Amino acid sequence: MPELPEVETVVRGLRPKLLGRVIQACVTVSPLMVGKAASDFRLKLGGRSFEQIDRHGKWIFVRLSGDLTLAIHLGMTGNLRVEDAMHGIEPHTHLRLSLESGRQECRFIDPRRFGELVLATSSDMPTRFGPKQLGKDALLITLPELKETLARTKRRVKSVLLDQRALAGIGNIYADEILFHAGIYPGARADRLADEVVEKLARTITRILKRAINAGGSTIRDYVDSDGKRGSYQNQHDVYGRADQPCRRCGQAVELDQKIVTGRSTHFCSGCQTAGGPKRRLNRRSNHRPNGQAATNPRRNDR
DNA sequence: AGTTCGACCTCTTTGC
DNA sequence: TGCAAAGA
DNA sequence: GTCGAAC
Repeated sequence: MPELPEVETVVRGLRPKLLGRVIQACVTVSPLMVGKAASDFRLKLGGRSFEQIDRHGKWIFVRLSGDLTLAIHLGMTGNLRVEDAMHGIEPHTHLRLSLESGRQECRFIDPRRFGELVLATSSDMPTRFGPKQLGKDALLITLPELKETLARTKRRVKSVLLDQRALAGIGNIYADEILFHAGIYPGARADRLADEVVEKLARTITRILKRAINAGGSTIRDYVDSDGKRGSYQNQHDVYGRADQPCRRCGQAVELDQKIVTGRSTHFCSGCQTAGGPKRRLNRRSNHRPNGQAATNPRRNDR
């Protein structure tokens, strides 16, 4: 599940491998993946050079010479690599771009095919990736902008964090981790968060995402960067994937809930996270059970 | 306006 | 062990 | 992970 930190890690790995180099040809492109645009890929990619590689939210924008951008979304299982052309081709390789010498190629692999490959000219960009479709990048959004976005919706704060049109880059893992560190109950109404709580949230978004980038992202299952390396931020997760384990801050069992935001599993600590935001520096681990038996949590009702 | 649910895919894990 | 269903 | 239809 590549989210902003994983995508940023991929982009940083790709830059030194691709910038300045030339695409010899588009060797393979799967119509399963791009439909009728397959002919565009075959015809338009060859001969162009890599000028710039950017990221906005979970999207990667590969800027090529001659006003063409290859936009890539990794979906759930998408994966980009630059490897030796002799290297065996894995199943589900949907795009192969041979690089100048022909010794290496850039490959896009995506078993579930939830990813996206899009070719766009600068005039296509605003309609496909404009502010209407993609919110500010989560690492660049300002406090006033975040306040504004949260204030004008009655939605649950977690669903706003997940909304790529509100703010781009956060997915299920980082939404849960961020809300834990900000001390906010995921089901809290966005427009009811006090100013100081929103300020704390803004700082937390930045802090957690940066920490995760420094760790090379989180590898829960499949994710690997462009060098095939796994991330390590999963070792620093406090709630995601820690259901029933004691909260590292208060000792109470981390909860897993499917109702707060439907379709997404939500991990949180009801001892540390409230609809009103952080309580204060808590009585540390007061409820902690060192022997592992989970503290019972009084199931809280949303309000 | 906001939430729920199923769909889109394939591989892996789970459960009887 | 094996296969279907659930999960990611 | 993301979309759109239905409630």
